[in-house]
Amino acid sequence: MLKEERHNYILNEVRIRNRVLLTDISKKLDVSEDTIRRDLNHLDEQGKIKKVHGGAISSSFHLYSYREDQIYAHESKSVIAEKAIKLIQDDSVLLMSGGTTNLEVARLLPDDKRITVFTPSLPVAMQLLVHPLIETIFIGGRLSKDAQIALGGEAIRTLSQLKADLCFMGTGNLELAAGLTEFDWEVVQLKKAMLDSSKRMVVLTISEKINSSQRFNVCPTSSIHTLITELSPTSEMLKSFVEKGLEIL
Amino acid sequence: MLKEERHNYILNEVRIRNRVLLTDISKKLDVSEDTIRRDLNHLDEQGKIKKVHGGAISSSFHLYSYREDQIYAHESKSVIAEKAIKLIQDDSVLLMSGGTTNLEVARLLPDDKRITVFTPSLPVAMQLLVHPLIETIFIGGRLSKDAQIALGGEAIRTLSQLKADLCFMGTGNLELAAGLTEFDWEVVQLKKAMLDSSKRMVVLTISEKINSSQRFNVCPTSSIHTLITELSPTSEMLKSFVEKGLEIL
DNA sequence: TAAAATTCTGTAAAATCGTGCAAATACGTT
DNA sequence: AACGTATTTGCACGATTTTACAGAATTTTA
Repeated sequence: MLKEERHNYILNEVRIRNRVLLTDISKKLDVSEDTIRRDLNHLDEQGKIKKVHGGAISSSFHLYSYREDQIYAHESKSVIAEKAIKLIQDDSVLLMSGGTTNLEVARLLPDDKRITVFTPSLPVAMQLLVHPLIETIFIGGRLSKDAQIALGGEAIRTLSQLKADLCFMGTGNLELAAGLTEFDWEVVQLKKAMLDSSKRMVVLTISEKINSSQRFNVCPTSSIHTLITELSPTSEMLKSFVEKGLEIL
Repeated sequence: MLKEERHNYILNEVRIRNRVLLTDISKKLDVSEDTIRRDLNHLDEQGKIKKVHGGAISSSFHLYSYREDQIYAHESKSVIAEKAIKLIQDDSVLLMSGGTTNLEVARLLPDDKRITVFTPSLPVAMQLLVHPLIETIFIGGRLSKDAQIALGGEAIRTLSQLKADLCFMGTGNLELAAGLTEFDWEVVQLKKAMLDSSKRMVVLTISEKINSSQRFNVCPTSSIHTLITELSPTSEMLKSFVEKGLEIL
């Protein structure tokens, strides 16, 4: 394994998780801890990461900050991402929202898939650029500091010109009766536009976010074609959604 | 086996796998490691790949990456960024291109400045989000893997609706007679549009990039209002630009 | 404060690199 | 065909880089 590969791997991990443990990387990449330590120090000198005792953390931004309870969630998101990726056909047009689950999708996309992806999410776009065959189009607009996505009229106008084959919608709030909801009014507008701009709406969410709702409504449950969670489709929790006619993966 | 065949094979491997090992190619193509080494060095000089110890990786990975010769350059870029930031007035609208110098500007911007910034650069936008009072608007479009900026008609259309107070244009190529030039045709189009969308054009470049030119022309030297380098305005090297009527900082 | 984990420093082995050189090959000219 | 020139390739050898290991020093944790 090349040194630069390790560096890329580490930077990627830091970008996604906002932290890495030295021992974890050492085990994962099967090289000595000394080597990883040298790597981390090297990347720190370049200002790419911040070396701390026992590992490293992101040096710049803190949206996807680390919390104990999110470590477990990350595993689930990988499972969801794997399922989602299977839906993508070659030469199709994909629309991806923001959020950590979609970021995981972007990270895990195979390098030999040739697709076009539209996204208003800065981290997702950044991640997509890594893949050689993927054409990435950023949906511009005023950037939200919190979500690191483009919002507002400009973004919605761009979306109105588009009809994607597939839309991967990451969300924190899905409930049977209320449907898809959001806290932020502007995000609601954007997500509505995304819904209108795609033939098939796929919602990606971890099970713990199901059955919670926010104050503004994006769309009813019936507007969603497919729901992907880390659970098995036969899970008790998802029963009511199956009855509503949703495809569960 | 022809040299060109090897080169094509290597480029393809890098494109698909994002990396190659020198020993692997040597064995696979049944030529000596020295020959492959020469091939890799050659392709690196052309900027097609990035040669590293033990093999090579995709060059697009490493736009904003560390190189021996860029360590010194980074100091200069900080100096340039500091000078540029002094030009920014509160409540003004700024347009920033991509490149490492602008990234440095974005990094060093004071947190108490309240401005609006338009940019087509992913890394610059990412960095701007860190500052609480800065409103960032991303100029969307098809993303270039190399430069990590939005290009194409969509980006240019957005720019046409805009008139910024100030434009910070990072460049690698400035020459007295040829003016501002670029290697990539699409980048030229974008930079032309940026020029048209701003009242004052400020070019940021380190002195070592002055007096080099590429094949396509963005604008003549006379279209540039201000030039910022790490050198003193009285420097011998900049004399001819002063005579052309440029403000030097 | 003591134990555990992590870091730092030096070292040695292995892998990789750069350079000079000579043989082989291709190319153009007479 | 014969010749001179340029390019390409493989090999040798010293220099450099990378890596793992060991032991002392430091930081963290309980």
